[in-house]
Amino acid sequence: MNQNIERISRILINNNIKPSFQRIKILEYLLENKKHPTVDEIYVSLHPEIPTLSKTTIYNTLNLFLESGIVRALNIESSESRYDPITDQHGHFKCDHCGSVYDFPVNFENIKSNKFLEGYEVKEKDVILKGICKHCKEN
Amino acid sequence: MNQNIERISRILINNNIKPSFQRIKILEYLLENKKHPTVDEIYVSLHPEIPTLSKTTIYNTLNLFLESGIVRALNIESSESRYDPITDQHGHFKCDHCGSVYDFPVNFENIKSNKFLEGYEVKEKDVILKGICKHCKEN
DNA sequence: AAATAAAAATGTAACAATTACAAAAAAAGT
DNA sequence: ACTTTTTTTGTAATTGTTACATTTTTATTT
Ligand SMILES: [Mn+2]
Ligand SMILES: [Mn+2]
Ligand SMILES: [Zn+2]
Ligand SMILES: [Zn+2]
Repeated sequence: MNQNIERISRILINNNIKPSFQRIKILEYLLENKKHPTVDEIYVSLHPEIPTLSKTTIYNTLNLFLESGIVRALNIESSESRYDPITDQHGHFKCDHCGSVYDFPVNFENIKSNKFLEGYEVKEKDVILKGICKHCKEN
Repeated sequence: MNQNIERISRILINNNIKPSFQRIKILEYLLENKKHPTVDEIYVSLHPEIPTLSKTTIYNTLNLFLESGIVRALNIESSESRYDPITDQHGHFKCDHCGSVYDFPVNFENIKSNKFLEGYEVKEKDVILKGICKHCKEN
């Protein structure tokens, strides 16, 4: 566990972010449960352990993480953002039934090598699918 | 112009939506300027011509259109939804500089035929790119 | 170690997109 | 013409997010 905190601290330091207790805990939460949580989900999960934690701190911290590129924001639903510590290219499947957000690999070359996109500078890519997940279909 | 209203009325009637003045105008706006507007952009554009128009009506109408599937909602930014009367599969490119949202064709077969998605029922698909558009790059 | 300065966390208020709800207006049916 | 139903409207409530001032923590200097 202490090893884990060491590892997470190093990620922050490498990105010029001072490894405060809250920042470590928030990044740890993202990395341990790769569930693409919302701010509220992070808050509800960490609050029992850190009763003084403020939602503003979560917002501040995530925005800080976004700027240095150690997390990605996902706009799957219009209502609220989700956060993903895996920044390598991949797609997302959101289950309408259980609410889970699954990762899946995507070959972006097919998408980028498109006549219509010649001359366009692509910085961000997102593939979002919605439907019913395998697990929910089996019940 | 009258022809146009006839055509739009028929779309609504075919989807069991009574073609009121407001509904016709909102759908007409979506179909004429294929700019993936936000609710506010629709409101600002139509308000001069229809001073009594209420934003609530625009929300009600778009939700009605969504239910019958004659428009699609896009969650490109987290802050607000955009609306698209073209429901055939295609991708979207949002320019960070000028704010335009461009359509481009996407081959979804590559994405769907994915081992990781076997057993998953896909109902909605979205491909969203962000960056700088050709037009802005040339300036 | 005490004092000072800088950075981070917190709580509250402000904001903005969206929905809920009730009243007014318009349309349809009798 | 009267009644009922549908649609539109305005206002208030809700909710995710940001702004801002204050408090707390951490780092630096004396
Ligand atoms: Mn992911
Ligand atoms: Mn489109
Ligand atoms: Zn599911
Ligand atoms: Zn542009």
